[in-house]
Amino acid sequence: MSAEARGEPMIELPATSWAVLGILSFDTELSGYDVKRWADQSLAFFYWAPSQSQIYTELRRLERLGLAVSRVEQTHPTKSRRLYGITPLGRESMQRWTDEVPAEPVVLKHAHILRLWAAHNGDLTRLKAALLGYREEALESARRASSHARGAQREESWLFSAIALEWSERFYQDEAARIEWLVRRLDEAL
Amino acid sequence: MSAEARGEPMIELPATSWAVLGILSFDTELSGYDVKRWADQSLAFFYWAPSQSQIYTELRRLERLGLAVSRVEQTHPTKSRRLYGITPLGRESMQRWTDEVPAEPVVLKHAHILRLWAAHNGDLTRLKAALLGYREEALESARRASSHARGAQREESWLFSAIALEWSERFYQDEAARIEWLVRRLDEAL
DNA sequence: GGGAGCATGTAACGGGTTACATGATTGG
DNA sequence: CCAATCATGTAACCCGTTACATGCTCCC
Repeated sequence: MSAEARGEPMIELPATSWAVLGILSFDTELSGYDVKRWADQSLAFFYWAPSQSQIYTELRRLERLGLAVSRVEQTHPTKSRRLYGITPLGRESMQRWTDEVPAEPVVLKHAHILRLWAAHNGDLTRLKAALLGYREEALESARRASSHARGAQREESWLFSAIALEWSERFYQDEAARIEWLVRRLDEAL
Repeated sequence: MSAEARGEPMIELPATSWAVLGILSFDTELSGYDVKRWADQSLAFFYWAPSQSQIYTELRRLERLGLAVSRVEQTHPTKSRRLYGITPLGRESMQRWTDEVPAEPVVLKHAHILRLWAAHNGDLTRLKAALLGYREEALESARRASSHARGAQREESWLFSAIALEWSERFYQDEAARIEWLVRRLDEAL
């Protein structure tokens, strides 16, 4: 009988904690520093670019709740690092979270569209230049997502991670295409 | 000579304050309650769904800084409301913000893709059902954005607001299309 | 009479950031 | 030797949310 069926209460945590635990669920033991790097190369494309200090805070919380354990590895006579791994409870909770907890609302904060929306207060030429700059950034993100997706494809256990990155590649390509549409739309409106 | 050319320092505020001031920059005097409604029908699609309490806080701050002024309107013998309007300083600052302050990074927190990314911990059938539900929500958002865009097109001064809403319509349509792609991709991967 | 909408506000909380601080190792 | 990278942590801050509180008017 599953924990859900047994009616056990769900551990309540913000989605970002689950995101960090999710990184640990890919089986390898990781230091806080490692987690930050993984997050920047996957999570950041579709969810979150966590700050370094936040990661260490989350890891300590996960350990306090028994969802992760840590041990200290002596990398050098004078230097060590703390490695975190997921526990069985952590794995079970992670599964329950993905299955049972309805997805939080999608958050989009698009500072460029915000400026467009208020464009009657400003200079259209500058706005268009900024939009085209953003288009380049988006294309660059698409390329980076694509390259990380190819990397993830090599490991079987990273299948869904790879698909999420493929989704991200498409997201940023679509984002660039919408900017192109937008610039044309602005030209035709004036 | 412009304030920028005069080298005057830019008033520093979080983007959300400018968003609220932006609502006031469409010329009409608005109550906090009104601002909330406008925000839900435009800002919310591409930037922010502010909480009611936050709006009142922002309005008081904008007035304290001289970017907005308020007056009390007696709507009934026993009832009144406070109407806020933008000041010349507010208008000038708004323009400087749109022109001079580089756009903040775009924030995307996609809880559905987060769950997909960690899907090796859970039940694919449930995930797909949730994705299809989200697809419906996205299409509904697209329809709402479209309808608000048509509304905005009627007023000449809302041109950019209307274009931002057209962008939003496309964003949510693309979002739905990406979900369709994603579900096919998941089927083919298994 | 009662519920929906109008209208405003306070208090507690917490999530997450920036800035600061420290120090070791590695490679050019 | 110096810069980049590895590695971890604390403290201050604030943005924004939720929850709570209040009371009116309009309409069925």
